[in-house]
Order: sequence, then C-alpha cells, then structure tokens
Amino acid sequence: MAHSNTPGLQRFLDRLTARSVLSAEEQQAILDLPGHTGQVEANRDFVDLNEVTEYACLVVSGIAARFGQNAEGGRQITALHIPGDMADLHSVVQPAAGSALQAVSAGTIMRIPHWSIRAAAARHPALAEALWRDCMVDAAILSQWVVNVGRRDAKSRIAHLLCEVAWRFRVEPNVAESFFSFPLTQAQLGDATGLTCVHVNRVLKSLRQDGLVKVGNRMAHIFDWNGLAQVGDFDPTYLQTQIRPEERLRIVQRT
Amino acid sequence: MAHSNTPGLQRFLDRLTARSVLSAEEQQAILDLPGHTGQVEANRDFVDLNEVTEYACLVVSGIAARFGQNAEGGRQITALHIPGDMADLHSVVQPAAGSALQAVSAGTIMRIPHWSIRAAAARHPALAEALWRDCMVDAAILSQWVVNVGRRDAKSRIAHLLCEVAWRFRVEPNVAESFFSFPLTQAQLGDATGLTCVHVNRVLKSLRQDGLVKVGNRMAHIFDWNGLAQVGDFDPTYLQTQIRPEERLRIVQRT
DNA sequence: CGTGACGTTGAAGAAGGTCAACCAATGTGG
DNA sequence: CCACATTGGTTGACCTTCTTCAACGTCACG
Repeated sequence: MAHSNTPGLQRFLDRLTARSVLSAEEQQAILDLPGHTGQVEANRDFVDLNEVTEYACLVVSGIAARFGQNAEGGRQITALHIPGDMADLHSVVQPAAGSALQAVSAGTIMRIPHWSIRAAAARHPALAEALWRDCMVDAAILSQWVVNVGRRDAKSRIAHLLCEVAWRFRVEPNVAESFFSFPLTQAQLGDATGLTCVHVNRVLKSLRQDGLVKVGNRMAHIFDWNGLAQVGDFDPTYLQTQIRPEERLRIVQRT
Repeated sequence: MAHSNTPGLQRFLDRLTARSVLSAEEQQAILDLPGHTGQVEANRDFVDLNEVTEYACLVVSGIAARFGQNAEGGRQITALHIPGDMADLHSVVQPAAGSALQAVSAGTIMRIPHWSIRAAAARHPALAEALWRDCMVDAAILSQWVVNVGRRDAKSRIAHLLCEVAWRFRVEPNVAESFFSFPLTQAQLGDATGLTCVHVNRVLKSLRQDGLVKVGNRMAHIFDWNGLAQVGDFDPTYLQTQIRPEERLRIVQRT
C-alpha cells in the first residue's frame, strides 16, 4: 500500500530537485510521505472554496484545475496542475483554500496530510525551503497568466497556454512535431483564457489552419513549435525549468 | 541610521503578525533587519526583468507595481504593493526576478539583503514560516487578479481593484464615505486591469455618475462602499485580513 | 508662457460575446 | 441492437464591449 504511493511522490520529488538541492535523506523524507490515493471523476470539485483542508493534493494522474468565480458564476481557471504537481501546496501554510480545485479529466489524487509535510519540513529546513520555492514557481506561472489574460488577444492567449502546458509536460521543443495528452474541453480552455467556448473554437480552427497546432480528442498535436511560441509570445524562462544542475539553489546549510 | 529603518520594518512586521504568531524575539529579528533606504522617482523601474537580485525591496512609502510585458510592449501590472509590503519577498528563495518592479509614484524603498533575511529565517523557523505564508497571501491576491481580468467587465474590474486597494489600506468600510491616497494614473489603472486608458476614463466617469467613487488628483474617494463592492463583486476573504488573533497560525514549535 | 503629462470626449471599427441551430461521438436502458 | 439522451464540437448571424485614433482641455512646472 505504501509503495503504491511512490510514483506520484517520485514525480513531485523530481519537480523539487529540478530547482533545489536536496540530500538523499531529505529526498527520502519526501518519498516517505503518507497519504490516501483515490480516483476523482472528471469535472468533480475535490476541494471547495473556503474549505479548510488538513491535507494537500498531489496530482498523480490526470489534470487538476484551480478556479475562481465571479458573481454570475462565470468560472476562471487560475492554474492547471499536471501529474507531479502538488495542487495546493500552499495549504500547508495557509489551510483556508482561497480557490476551489476541480479535476479536469478523470484522474488520481493523493491526499497528503499537512502534519506529515510540516513534520518533514521542520526536521529538514532545506525541505521547507524547497517547498517554499516550489510555491514561488506556481506564483510565477500565475503572474504570467495575468499577463496572458490581460494583455494578449485570443489567439496569443491560447497559443501561450498550449506552449506552457506542453513545456511543463517536458514535450521536446526541438522535435518539429509533438504530441501530448490535453484533455481540456473547449469550454475549459475558455475558462482558462477568459474566453467563451465559441470563440475558443474559432481560434483553434484558425491555429489549425495556420498549421501550428491541432487540439482535440483529448490530445494536442503541435506541428510548429517555433510558430506557436511566436504567436503565443512564449518565453519559458518563467517556468524555471531549464536550470542547470549547478544553478539549483540551497540556502540552508547542510547539517 | 539604523533607527530610520524602523517605520518601514514595523509596518512589514504588522503585516506578518496579522496572520502569523511570532515571539518577541522573532519580531525583534524582523525589526533588526539591515538595509539601505532610498528614494525612487515615479515611473522608475527599480528591479528589471530577469535581474538577479541580492536584496528584497520593502515599500516604505509610495506604491510599487510588479508588471509583465507582451511582445508589443504592452504592460500588464500583476501586483500593487503598498507601504509595509515586501514587493519581492519571493526573491529570497528565487532571486531571478520573473517580473520587473516599478515605482508608481515617487516613494521610498528599503533594500534588505537576502543574506540577512535568510539568516533570520534560519535562526527562527517560525519566521521562515511567516515569510512563506506572506508570499502565499500575495499569491492569493494574484489569483484573484486572474479572475478579475479574465471574467469581469471593465466596470467590475476597476471597482474590484479599488475595493482591494482600499481594503489593503485598511480604509474603514463601515464609514459611508472614505478617502485614501491613490496615485495611479488612468493609464496605470488600465495596465492593472487590462484596459486602455481611454476606456478607464469612461468607466471612472460612469462610476462617478453612479455616486460610487471618485478617483483623481492622486486620491480615491469612495462614496458608497457597499455599492462599489457590489459592482466590483468584491469579497475580501482572500486578503486574509480579518483574521482574529486566535486564528493566526504558527506551525513550528516555540523553542 | 510654453511644454509635457494627464485627463476627457467623440466617431469609427474590430474583437469577441450571445444566441441558436446542428453535428458527431458516446453511453444507456429497453 | 436500436432509440434516445448527453456531452462536446462547429458554424452562422447579430450585437456589445472595448479599442483605436484623433482632437482638445487643464494643470503643474521650469
């Protein structure tokens, strides 16, 4: 049972060690985190707005979305989380959820008790630092979303989003063509970009006709990475994903 | 010289202790942080995009804006920081600035070396926790900005922004009328809400004619809080500002 | 007293929303 | 195995919101 948790935690650990330096012992502390793994059906909210949680949700498979709502019930997706992301890591330190979480597609979620993460962070200060840094990467992404929604037109917005997700999936950008799982409906794409599903449809058609990307059947198929990145005005620096090993950070002294 | 730093740090400490429980010693560690205080002129960028900084910027007076840009140079303000905010606290743990910082109005900035904040956090784990939590409050605000820009019309957006800033200035919402310093130009307001300055002008006119708020002369004057909050679809919960003393958090054990 | 930054207004146009119909794929119960 | 419902995608016609462009006003300041 404990071992069945490992794949999800391993991907989370990979995410941490991509940016932070952790000792073998610290890494093991992550892999040893306890939790309940369970299925979530598509379109199911699994953390409600203003819910006070006692666990953080690790996405093991599928895609999760964080979203807010306006007065008329219009949804705005504020973050997408792919496998290996801790969708509400911030809840460790701020348990009142400021926004709800929804499964975009059917998937698997591991609920990891706050106390266990807190205990690991208290025992290993470098872990606390790595977790804090991980939250800051999500904040940098969020900040880019504001720019995307506020200052780009529909075509750029969608192109940018597709680039971001592809990049986070580590789709190889050098390969001319690339494929990845993209289970968002057009309505959800609209909720992520501040557009209506009708307009998303037209924009996707236009991107397809330009020979840049084809989205559908729960997949995205990028034909022209450079072209897509250009219309999407996409610069991956903010994702902090191309960090060379020697650039990874550790402030806390090794004990 | 050291004492002249205190007012700014005291406000920052107030911000921390509003949400986190800190011992007298931990509080003193904040007040003892060293730094250089200096003036910044209006519209001056004081941290550039992708600059790697060695200090964090505490806003002592004036207003600072974090912003991103699209390919055509269109600016999008992603955060506003008022006195007492550490505008780039995240840089302590992630020194490569993901976005630039600009002074919206002439003001005073205190540059606090990362090493000093890191040393304080290492010595006092509760401080590390409080700083992390503070970053998460900024992230919650950011998340609301995505909703604001993505899913509200121009009038609501501006009303929401005005409510947020007023609330963060702790303008008393029970008082029917209230005043506060609001030095943003209409162009900057547009950059914050994803609108053009022309449209901002028209929306402000309309809000004024509705008897809700008057913005101008570097001041905002709210005539009808409830009305403004309603058109702005504003619920201050996300600001985590109404926390009762017994609800403040401390996870780390007191040593 | 001129010059620049900021605010205000009007007219025209474009981007995107709304409404409504229809299609294709999938799933469900009889 | 088929009738039917449901969900997601596609398209067209029309309308609203916001942008663009351009002019002009006004205040502060050198």
